[in-house]
Amino acid sequence: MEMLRDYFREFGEISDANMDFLLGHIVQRKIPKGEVLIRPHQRVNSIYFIETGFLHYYSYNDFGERITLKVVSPNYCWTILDSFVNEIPTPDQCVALSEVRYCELRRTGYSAIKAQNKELSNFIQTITEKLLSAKVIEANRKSSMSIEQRYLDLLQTHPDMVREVPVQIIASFIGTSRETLHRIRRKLAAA
Amino acid sequence: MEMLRDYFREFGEISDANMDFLLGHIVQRKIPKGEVLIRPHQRVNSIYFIETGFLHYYSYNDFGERITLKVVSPNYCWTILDSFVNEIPTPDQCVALSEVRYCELRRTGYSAIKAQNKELSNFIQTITEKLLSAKVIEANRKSSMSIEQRYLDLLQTHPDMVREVPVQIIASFIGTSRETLHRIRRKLAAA
DNA sequence: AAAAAACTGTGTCAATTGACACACTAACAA
DNA sequence: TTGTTAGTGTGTCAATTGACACAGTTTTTT
Repeated sequence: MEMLRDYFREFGEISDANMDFLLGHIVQRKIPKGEVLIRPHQRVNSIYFIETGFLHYYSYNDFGERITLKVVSPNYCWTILDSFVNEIPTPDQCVALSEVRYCELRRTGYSAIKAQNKELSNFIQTITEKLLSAKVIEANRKSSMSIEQRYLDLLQTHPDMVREVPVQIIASFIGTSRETLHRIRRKLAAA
Repeated sequence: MEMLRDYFREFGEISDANMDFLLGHIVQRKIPKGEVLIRPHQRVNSIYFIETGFLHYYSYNDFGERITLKVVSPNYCWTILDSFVNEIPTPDQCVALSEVRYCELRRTGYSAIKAQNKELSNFIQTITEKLLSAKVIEANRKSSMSIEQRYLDLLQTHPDMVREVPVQIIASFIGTSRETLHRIRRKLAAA
């Protein structure tokens, strides 16, 4: 749970009592490789924080192609917010690409934390605001980078992911085919 | 200001007094076509709500190409959150593509609203959460659509934008060149 | 009213990409 | 251990794309 505590600390200071209250609503779990965390048409009732391993979050487009929406890596907080907040089913799915250790905060816990006191509700507001900001920056960066740049960026920021996750999935994640990603790799290896 | 009032109502109910308090911190403005709303390396101190007209929000990538990050259309709330929240300069810029009428909420007003009472701070939390959710959905949709699908989607959801905004900018927004967008248009016209 | 600037439409050509095919290797289950 | 499945690397070819060039139109400025 120390990893999650540090993750929270990055967003600001809160009292020890509040931090304990917060962490008190969270449980640690572990799932094996290949296990489905979210199946299609299911409602997502938790927020997840990944400690080790990788999750594959994907959906299918109108042509039936599988689209990787995110490869969730350690030290990252993830959920399908639309499903979580509005309590509606999601068409997407999420599978463990390796054994995954994670922390889970259920909806009831999330509500309790927000309602507990002012410091905690402000803390949640701060986190939500920062996540929104980060998401916008990420989307903008993605827009302005070529496929090759996105791959180089992944190599720098998540070398472990590039090593452990199948090329097909990495390729789909950065928005291209596995063959094109091979060409990029070959080119980079030659240089 | 009625348009903004309706926009807020979509996010939930608040008391008349709180709605008045909220709107009391907002001023209406108008800028002519071509006017720069945000210049590069400036700090963004407001949240904007567009009533009429279009804004062009863009940056430059490593190759010096201008990348359209967003064409902001009416009934939309926009800012550069990273700059607004963290009070840091933004490298991006924003220009009016036509005469634009908008509402402006400055940082001081935003803070005052969040601090006023529980209903308002919860209201802001709800809005932030929904915007985050919407942003994630938008990014995921974009990932799973082809250029042509994105154009068809724009035609459906923002026909006015497609009519009034230069093709170059629309093309850049959906992630292609103006020539390719022409080809798509020609193909669609033929069908 | 004339000149300049911005925007649009289109053709050509080289470069990039995706789709397919196939051989090879690694991981996993019976 | 062996068969099966999943994943990787590479070559070919057709289709798509971006870059460039240029003519025509609209908008803005002087």
